[in-house]
This record gives sequence, C-alpha cells and structure tokens, in this order.
Amino acid sequence: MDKTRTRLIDSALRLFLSHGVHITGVTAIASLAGVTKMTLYSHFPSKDSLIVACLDERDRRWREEVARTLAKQPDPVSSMLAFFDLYERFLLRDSGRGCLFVNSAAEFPQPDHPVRLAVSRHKQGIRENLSALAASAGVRDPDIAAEGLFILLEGSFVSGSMSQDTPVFDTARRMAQGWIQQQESQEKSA
Amino acid sequence: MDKTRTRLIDSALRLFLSHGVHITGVTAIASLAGVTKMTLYSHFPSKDSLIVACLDERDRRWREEVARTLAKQPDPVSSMLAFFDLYERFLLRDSGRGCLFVNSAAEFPQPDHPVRLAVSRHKQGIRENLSALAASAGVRDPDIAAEGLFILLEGSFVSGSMSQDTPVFDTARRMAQGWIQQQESQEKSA
DNA sequence: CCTCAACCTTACCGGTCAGTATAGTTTCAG
DNA sequence: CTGAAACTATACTGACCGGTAAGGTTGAGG
Repeated sequence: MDKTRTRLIDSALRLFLSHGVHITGVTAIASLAGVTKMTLYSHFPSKDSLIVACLDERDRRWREEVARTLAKQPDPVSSMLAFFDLYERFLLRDSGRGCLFVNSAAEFPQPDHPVRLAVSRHKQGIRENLSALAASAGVRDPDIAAEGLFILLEGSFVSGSMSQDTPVFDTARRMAQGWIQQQESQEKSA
Repeated sequence: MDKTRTRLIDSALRLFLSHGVHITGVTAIASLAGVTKMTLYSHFPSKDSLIVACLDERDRRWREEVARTLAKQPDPVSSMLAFFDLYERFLLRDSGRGCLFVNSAAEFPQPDHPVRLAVSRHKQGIRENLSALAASAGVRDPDIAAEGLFILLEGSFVSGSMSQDTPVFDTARRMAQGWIQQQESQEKSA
C-alpha cells in the first residue's frame, strides 16, 4: 500500500545520489516516479520534507541490513569488523557516489536544519551500535573505541568514494583490528 | 597586483564554504567582492572556472601552511602527526563547515568534471606528502602507511565537521601513533 | 450506480539562475 | 593629452526553480 509514495522516495533517492540534492528538481523526481508534480505535493508538503523522508528511509534500510549482517557474526569483534564489509558494499552499490548523508550535510550547512538533524540521527545510530558492540567486547572505554572505528569507517568511505578505491577498506580493516587490540590490552592492563 | 581577482576568489571561497557551491550565485560573489557581475566575467569565463580557481588557490595556501608547519618538526614521525594539528586547525578556522574539497565533490558527481579533477589534485598532493614522510621514517610500505593516515585524517575531519567535535582529533592522533608503530615494527621484523 | 479519493493535464505564479549586451565612467601609463 | 584597460550601471535573455490553481479522468468500495 501507498506504492506511489514509495516510488517517489526511491526515485528521489536515485537522483539525489547520482546528481545531488539541490540540483535535482521536483519535476524530475516526479517524472522518474511516473507521476506528476501535483501528485508529489499531495504526498509531501515540500521538497525539504521529501528529502528528510528519503534520508529516514535510507537509514531504516541501513539499520535492517546491519541487523541482518550482525546476526551472522559469532562475537562482538567480528561484528565490529563486519561494519567495514557493510560500508564497502554500500559504496559499491551506489557506484562510488559517496555517502548520501555526508553529501546532504555538505549541501545544508545550517546545523539545525531538518535535513541535518536526519543526518545526525543516522550517524548517531551507527555510533551507538558500535559502542554497544565495544561494550560487549569488554573494552575499557566503549565510546572511545567506537569513535575510533567510526573515524576509520567515515574516512575509508569518503576516501574510497573520491577515487573509486575499494582496497582502502582492507587497510581500514587492518587498522581497526590493531585499534581494537590496543583497546582490549588497555582493558587488561587496567 | 590583480587585486580584484584575488578579492573575487576570497569572496567566492567564503560563500562556497558557508553556504555551498551550487546555492551561491555569481551576483552574490561579485557583490561581496565589491564589484559587479560584469567584472567577474571579465576575470573568469564561467562560474565553473571560478570554482576551480578557488579550489586551486585553497590548495596552494594549504600546501604553504603544510610546508611551514613541517619545517618545525624534528623528525618524519612528528611531521606525520602534525597533519592532525593542521586538519584540526582548518576545521576550527572554517567554523566546522567541513572540507571544501569533499563538499565540492559532493556537489559535482561526474568524476571527469574540472571541479572533481581539482579535488583529486588536492587529495593526491596530501597522500604524496604523507607517503614521502613515511618513506623517510623507514617503514616497509610507505604508500600503505600513508593511506592509513589519510583515512584517519579524512575520517576525523568529516566526523568532526558533522558534530562540531574537535576532541575526535585526539582519538585519531592516538590511532595514528599506533598505526605508525605497527608499520615500523613490521619493517623491523622483515 | 454513485461517490470519493487518488491520480491526471495544463497552465500559471514570483523568483532566481548563468550569462550577455550596451554604454558610460574611472584610472593611469606613455 | 591620449588612449586603452578596468571598472561601473542597467537591462535583458532564456531557462529552470519550488509551489499552486483549476478542472478532467479513472477505478474501487459501499
């Protein structure tokens, strides 16, 4: 049900990813979805709210995929490292166009803009996810451990999307292993 | 000499950083520079070429500051770690608006667009810089070591710009130290 | 059979965009 | 004093923007 709304979000997501948010017009979105602009505005009150809906929908799908992948991991450390596979897969899937959330943040500078808040929700969710896993792994400071992993994930994603470079994830994965070990040994020495 | 051209680039840089590239109109740039649109178009054939000039100019200033900072470092390892101070300073200076190059890349998806090429030049310059330092430090694979540091730099910059979080650089710096040590010990064991 | 909601088409609004045309003014070196 | 270069002001083009108005078409449920 509400198939039109879903088609609109899917179309918008595709155009936002491949061309950018500001540069994409509402007419193009509606046209790609096979409806008219009027129909779009009967589902969303404004372009901004459509953007937010796209980000939230993408966040929802991302969380689903995270849950599906983590369920297959035997322990917290494997789970943390599995995030690098997830990021790599996401980069490949969108043909190296980078992170929609980072790109959107680049186009909406005001920190209190609804689009920016949606971006923050997504990034905060990932950090909390990592932090919980680090806590399960028994490191001394899960937030710091998670922050380090988050840096590696964002860095490899941005770097990889800028130069179509997926091997960068191998380096990031190795760094993550070293970082986790370092955090675990700190826990033991304490 | 050619003060008008410099004022135009400075004005454009300020607006591009604080609002975004596509959203900024040429009239606003000219107005901030204290000239008219006609004068702008007598210095640059198009908005795109002005954007490229801005990126190149910013890259030039960045390289100057890098050279100035690295000259004060006693050894290659200190030099590599000094990059984190440079990034942190850059983030604070632009009030957390993120990396102009990453933001511009987000707004210009086509990989062969002149703007994207300017971005690539900048990022490639940093990587070469790091790689040369890693080679001086005597690590086994300077390119891999540099790639790791680059990931940490990009990651902490993106993460820091998204949540006004400068302490993230402390974590990144600690990770960099661990990474460099790991790379050095690999060299010794070989 | 009728209603009602979702969708359609077409046309419009005011505004902004990049870029150009035309012509008048300042500045300054030879 | 002259003349070219750099700048000014104003107005324009054609296109696209987000968003709205008004009215026609379709089809499923009561």
